[in-house]
Amino acid sequence: MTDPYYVTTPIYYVNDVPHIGHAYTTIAADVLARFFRSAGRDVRFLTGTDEHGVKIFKAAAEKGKQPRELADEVVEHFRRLWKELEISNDDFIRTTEPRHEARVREIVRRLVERDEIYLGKYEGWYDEGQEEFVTESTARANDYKSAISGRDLVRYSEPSYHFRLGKWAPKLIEHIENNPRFIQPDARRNEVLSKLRQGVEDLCISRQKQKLPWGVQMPNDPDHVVYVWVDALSNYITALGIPDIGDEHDGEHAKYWPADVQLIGKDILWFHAVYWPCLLMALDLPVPNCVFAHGWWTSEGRKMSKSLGNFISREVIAEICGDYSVDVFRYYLLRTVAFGADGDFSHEDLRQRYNGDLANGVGNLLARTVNMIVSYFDGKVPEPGEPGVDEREVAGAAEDLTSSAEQAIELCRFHLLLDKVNALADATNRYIDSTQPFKLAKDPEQRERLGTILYTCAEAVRLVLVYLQPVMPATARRGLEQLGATGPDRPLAETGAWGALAPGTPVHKGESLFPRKT
RNA sequence: GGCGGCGUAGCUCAGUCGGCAGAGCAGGGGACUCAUAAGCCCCGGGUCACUGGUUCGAGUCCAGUCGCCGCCA
Repeated sequence: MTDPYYVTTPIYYVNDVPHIGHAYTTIAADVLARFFRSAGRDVRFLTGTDEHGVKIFKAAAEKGKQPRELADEVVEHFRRLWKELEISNDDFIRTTEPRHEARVREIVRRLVERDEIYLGKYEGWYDEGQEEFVTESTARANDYKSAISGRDLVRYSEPSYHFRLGKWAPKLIEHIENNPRFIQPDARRNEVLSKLRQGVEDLCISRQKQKLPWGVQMPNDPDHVVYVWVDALSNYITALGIPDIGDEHDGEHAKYWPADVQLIGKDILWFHAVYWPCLLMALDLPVPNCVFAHGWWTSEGRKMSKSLGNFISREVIAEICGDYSVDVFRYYLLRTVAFGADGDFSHEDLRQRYNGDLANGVGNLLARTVNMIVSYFDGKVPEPGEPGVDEREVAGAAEDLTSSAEQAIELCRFHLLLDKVNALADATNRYIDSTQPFKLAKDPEQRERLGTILYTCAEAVRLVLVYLQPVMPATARRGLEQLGATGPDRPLAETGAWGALAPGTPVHKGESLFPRKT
């Protein structure tokens, strides 16, 4: 009935503990999910964890644990962080879950059946000390020696299954050319296209079980285990109950596929922009509408590193959220840098952003508006008269926001939306200074005019808060409560339009939304 | 080495079809007071990296140079 909307984050590898990069992707996805929910779309938002692989197996062994045990522990760090950051995911998939593993086997089975997979030979570099495969580019970068032990890498060859990636490449190129939105931003799209045009080889999708003991066994060959690509990438559909395998999840959420947008970091673009769509084409499934690769964060001007002490871990995020709030952290990440570009996180920049945009801008506007309505209209939103020229600038800023918000979000232009939100708050602050309601209040003859002005202010702040809501859910709600504008959930088509605030609505002063930081 | 992108005010960046260089922040000054000493108003000659070209006119188009970055080899 309603229009489905499906957004995904990558599944995060449990070898790593969560940091700002994970938080960034997931917050962005959450904002998309919240926005489109409020717009009345039927939203599904998926995140999860990638739990197979040699690294996990070894890390667990070192700690004397079973891989699954280790994963169970690490996954909690992610779950807890998502909870702390107000992430509203509808599902959380782990690659070690039966619903996923069984579907991975089915996917492989289908690929074999369609002759999309054949037994070939894997050749590559292997680090014997680390018991890890090393890609050609990494090997070259390290002069064909182990990055850890310095020992020579060994040339390794073993039978393995290959996916006919090359066969699908021309079709993919065509698709990318015809669908500019498929890979975003454009610079990334160009990179993928030019690399594709240089030609691609088939993709090795299995490893021998003895080398990769922790993974999904190939259904057609007990000596082989599914390598990361098919295992991890397929989570986006297995979580929806695709394909059918005869369990209770079959087709459960199949209506959400294809995904509207799949958010990823730029480091995993190639896999998502090439391997994944080709696998889908081979399975005769539609490819996602958009794969959006965002940038990376540096911290205090330098690459994040634990030794430099600028690493933004889950603990540091918790500190920042404690100093400000979760919502402010979310706001900062999305406001400071255009989604897709790299950004730098700095405490000083955060403080300035906070004071400038939020405390002095939105927060102060709400405070002065509510205060005047309380003082001059007994705390009830006044009836507006006919708007005049003074109202034009505010109305224009509001129109600009309401008319472009959905498209900005659709294209993941979070900073643009926030920019327009701030522009409306700024226009309204200027409006108060130019119309001087606090002076008109002294003149009983100006009662109607005063009402128009304060209604205009209240309505403008309300819109500011409504459009801030997907990014700052809890804070926006507190602000809306002060305006008496909470009520039962109504679609954005109503709440997001000028005039939804009913005259007579009681307002009340509350705590500062954003107390100024010194 | 190949392909692509970028280089604009102290900082971060906008500049669509070529038509008198912009915003935010920071900094300086001012008038006010509803408000979180917040808000508002005023103050920006910056070789638009460099060189050459096309054009009546180039930040914008073309060629080259330098620097930075990305992808690939």
